Amino acid sequence: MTSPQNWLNDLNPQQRQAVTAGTGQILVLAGPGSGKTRVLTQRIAYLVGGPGVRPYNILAVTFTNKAAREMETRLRHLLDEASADLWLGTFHAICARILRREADFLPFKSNFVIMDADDQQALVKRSLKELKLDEKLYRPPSIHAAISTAKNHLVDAPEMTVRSYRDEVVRRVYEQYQKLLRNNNAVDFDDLLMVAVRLFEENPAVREKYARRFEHVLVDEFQDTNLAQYKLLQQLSSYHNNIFVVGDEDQSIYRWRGADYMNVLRFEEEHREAQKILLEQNYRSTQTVLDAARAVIDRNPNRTHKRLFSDRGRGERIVLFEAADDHAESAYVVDTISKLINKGNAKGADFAVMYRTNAQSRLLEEAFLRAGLPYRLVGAQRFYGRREVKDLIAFLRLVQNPADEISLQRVINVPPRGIGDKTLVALQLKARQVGTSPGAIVLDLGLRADESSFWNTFTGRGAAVLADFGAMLNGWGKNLDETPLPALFDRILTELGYQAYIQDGTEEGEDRWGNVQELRRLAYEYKERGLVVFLENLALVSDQDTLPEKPDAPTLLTLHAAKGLEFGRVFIVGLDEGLLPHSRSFDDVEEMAEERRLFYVGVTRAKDHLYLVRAERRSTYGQFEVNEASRFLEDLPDELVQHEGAVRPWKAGKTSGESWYGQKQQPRLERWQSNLRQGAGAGKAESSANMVQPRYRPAMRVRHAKWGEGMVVGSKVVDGEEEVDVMFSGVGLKRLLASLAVLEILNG
DNA sequence: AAGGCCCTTCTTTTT
DNA sequence: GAAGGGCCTT
Repeated sequence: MTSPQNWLNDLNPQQRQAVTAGTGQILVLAGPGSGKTRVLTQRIAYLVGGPGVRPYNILAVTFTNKAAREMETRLRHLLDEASADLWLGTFHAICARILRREADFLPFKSNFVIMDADDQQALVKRSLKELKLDEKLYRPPSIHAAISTAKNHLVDAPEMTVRSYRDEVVRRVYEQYQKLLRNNNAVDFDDLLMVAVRLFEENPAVREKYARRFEHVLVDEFQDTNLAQYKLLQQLSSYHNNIFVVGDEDQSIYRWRGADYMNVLRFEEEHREAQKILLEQNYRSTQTVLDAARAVIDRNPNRTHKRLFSDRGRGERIVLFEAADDHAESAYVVDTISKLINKGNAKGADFAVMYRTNAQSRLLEEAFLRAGLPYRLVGAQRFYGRREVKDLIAFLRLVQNPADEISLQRVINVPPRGIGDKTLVALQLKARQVGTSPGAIVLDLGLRADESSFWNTFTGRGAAVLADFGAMLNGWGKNLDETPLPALFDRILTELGYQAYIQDGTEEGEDRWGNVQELRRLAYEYKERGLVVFLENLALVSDQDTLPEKPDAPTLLTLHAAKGLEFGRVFIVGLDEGLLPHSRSFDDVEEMAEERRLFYVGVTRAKDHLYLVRAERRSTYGQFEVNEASRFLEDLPDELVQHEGAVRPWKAGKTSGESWYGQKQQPRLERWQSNLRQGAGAGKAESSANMVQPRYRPAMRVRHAKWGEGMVVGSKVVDGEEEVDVMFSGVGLKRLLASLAVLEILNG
């Protein structure tokens, strides 16, 4: 172990103060690049090496697997094998661990599975179906979001406040959704946190067991905690009251997931005697980058002002490039990168390209491919989202937990074995009737074939095919504890004939088989730890954690994924109103403040050189739209910015309060809307005199030959064609092309 | 039962 | 511009 004294000397006074702070509550507000992770890990090393705290009595919580891994690596250097006893992990992983240990107190078994985002969606759909609610009216993503929000706020279905019929629907779906989860011996992401908090609330003895153990609790990215997480930390530190939290309000970007940076203020409020330490020295960026970042973030309220400084000097000015359209935007990025690489001024790994939405990566990828330049894409390509990967995970999940209906439904007919809708419905119905899971019926059929009491439930070949499937499943589940995971994996592949099914001679088939092998490699890494741990990690590891191994290539990633990283040269693309800030944030000041923080996070990733890029026009779903420059660009001090290839002289002749086109600025929202209006008709319609005028107006009554009478609810011209939305009584909403449909206008 | 075609919808961000 | 769902055909 390195002697503490040695590395303490390498810390600045504030860092040292944080690392060596005494017991009690400590709040470290750490600006970007201020050595936050270093402080956190060295604090742990200090606690062990100085006051002699046993690693066993320390809990360190992070938000992402990436952060947990990084801390783990650093700690291994500082503490060697002593670090093994330490509890270090993401909130979700730590909760899963607690719930498995304490399953006796809980309404599910310790081999529960964790439902991922897709599963959760499927469960919501199923709940809606069982309650006979219309998916069109109650969009599953939106219902799920409401349920998730409730859980993040520790609100159960019965405790929900119901102010509208919709609230009532959400409450009922929530109830059904929970029932399904429990029937499936499953939890979702949000349950992991909420159930843990409830467990501790209802069983003080259990809480105390953990609280006594954890003499010191340390938390990373504290600004991103939601209520459940805040509460959990309170509970876990309730015995020794030593809690050390590190965070930065300015980098809180997960509001939509329930995160509340006000927890930082709340922490101060609840712990008046807490020590507060500010880390303001930045070791990452040039002063130019920091000044720009500050100009952007200082416009947000409710924050501790920090004065970030760097001794790296002013550095290069920020480049602002305005492209004519989104293709030109991507081309500019790739051209600039390849020029710098070819000149020998930089290497691929120095670069990152950041964007607001995953959809923006497509054009960039195409541009990189065209230029023959390798790149690394974080997330989005979704290894774990691939069909073959999900299939095999579903089989493994079924082996662990035959009650998992979502997985059963997914693979019961994979590869096709003649089980269709009819058989499936009969199976589910029977399961409900006898109060068991469909999986249990399949297993019973597999075990006893025509001796099974379920044999006669199914017509035709149904029972036999299900029995075959059940027999396979039985075989896989036998002697599970003695079967090494890779062996189980191979057995499943063989008995399914999965390779032949996947490798169909096409290139895509090869690709898919490659993914299967990749998953097998991963399973091999878990051969010591076993199936349960493997599946848990699959559920809790995101695509964001899978960075393709392509050394020395530029990285493409969302601004969210960029948090915690740094790059020599950073491109932020899509700096347009509507994209960054995203249009969804226009009518909510808190959302808008978060967009600003997101931009701030992006800016502060840059060590040496920042490129801000936007496009006058871009195609957001198929159609071109004209966008205005992001409002955030206007906050950048002119002297920090150098314009390149502008479409028009940006901010030219700008005097205060006026924009570059020399008019008094309209309020933002109006500008956005008028943009939309102009954008929609721009191009063919605006320039030509014979612009198509809608014939139908809302509230008109019309008659259709097939659907009878209805009322026009909307009409718009798309590509010179009028599209009319008509609500027909008894039929519902229909969209018709005015030029084709025979619509009789009954009144105008 | 399965596969193909057309239509719709959508996009924020993720443990 | 993609992906999923519904509806059609075989």
